[in-house]
Amino acid sequence: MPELPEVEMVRRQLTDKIIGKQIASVEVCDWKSVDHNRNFATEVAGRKIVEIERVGKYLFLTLDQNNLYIAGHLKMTGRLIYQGMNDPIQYGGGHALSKPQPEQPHKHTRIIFTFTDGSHLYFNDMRKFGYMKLATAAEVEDQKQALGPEPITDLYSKEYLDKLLADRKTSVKAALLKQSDIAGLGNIYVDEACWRAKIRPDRIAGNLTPKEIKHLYTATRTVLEDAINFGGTTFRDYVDTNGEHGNFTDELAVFGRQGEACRRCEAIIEKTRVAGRGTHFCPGCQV
DNA sequence: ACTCTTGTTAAAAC
DNA sequence: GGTTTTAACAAGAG
Repeated sequence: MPELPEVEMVRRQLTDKIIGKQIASVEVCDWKSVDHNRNFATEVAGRKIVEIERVGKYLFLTLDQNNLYIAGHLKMTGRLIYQGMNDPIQYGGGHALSKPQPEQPHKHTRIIFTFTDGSHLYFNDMRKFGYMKLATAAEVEDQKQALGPEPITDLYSKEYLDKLLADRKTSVKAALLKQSDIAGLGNIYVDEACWRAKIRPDRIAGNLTPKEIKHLYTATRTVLEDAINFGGTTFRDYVDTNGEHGNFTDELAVFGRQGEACRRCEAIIEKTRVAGRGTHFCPGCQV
């Protein structure tokens, strides 16, 4: 599940690999992965990649032609795999969490970008929820505006979180997952942030004390920063543009650790359902 | 065969 | 009428 840290890794790597490169051709293998109302392949062919931005979990690729962008989202199983001209890489090999993948492209490849230098960028997505769509500057701006501040920026403050949670009758988990209020947290990092803040994810948001909100503010920020520094989390599907797994997986305190001992208080981690999502917490030290 | 998995959104319920 | 919850989407794992 790519969340902010994983998408940020992809953004950084793609920036190094494809900025300035010209797209020679595009093969759309599945119409659902692009905007079927526009001719994606025709409009993108011949363009150069000027800039790659990330807001929340969205990627925005600026093309050299005026007013043309690619807005992308990996959703749950989307992957962007880069293959240089002389890269006979065994993608994802050697790690228990990421099965060795066959040569690119394969049966989950939805879009193939071929650059003029002979390198390729593959958009692979098993479940076909993710997409790469054409967008105008106005459409990109609208999408950005629809997202709340990211916890890793200065726009996100303790006061902002305070206002956000005040009088809310929904769970802390649901509140933190709402991208229009806070952009970038997903199922993994919400659970991890709640553990760090010692708050149960099913607590009513409006009932948190000022001290708890302060801790939650710090936790949401640091968990994303730490995850970025570890290269993101590979829990099931995420790999970076080289097909490599993220190293934050070993740092997870609760996500996927149900039945195991809490690293802080030794209680057994539980898994329940909150806000319609699988939710992990420690019954010993989260209140 | 049946349940579970998740990011986002639109519809339904409150 | 603003807020909150649920269903739908897809396809595979167990």
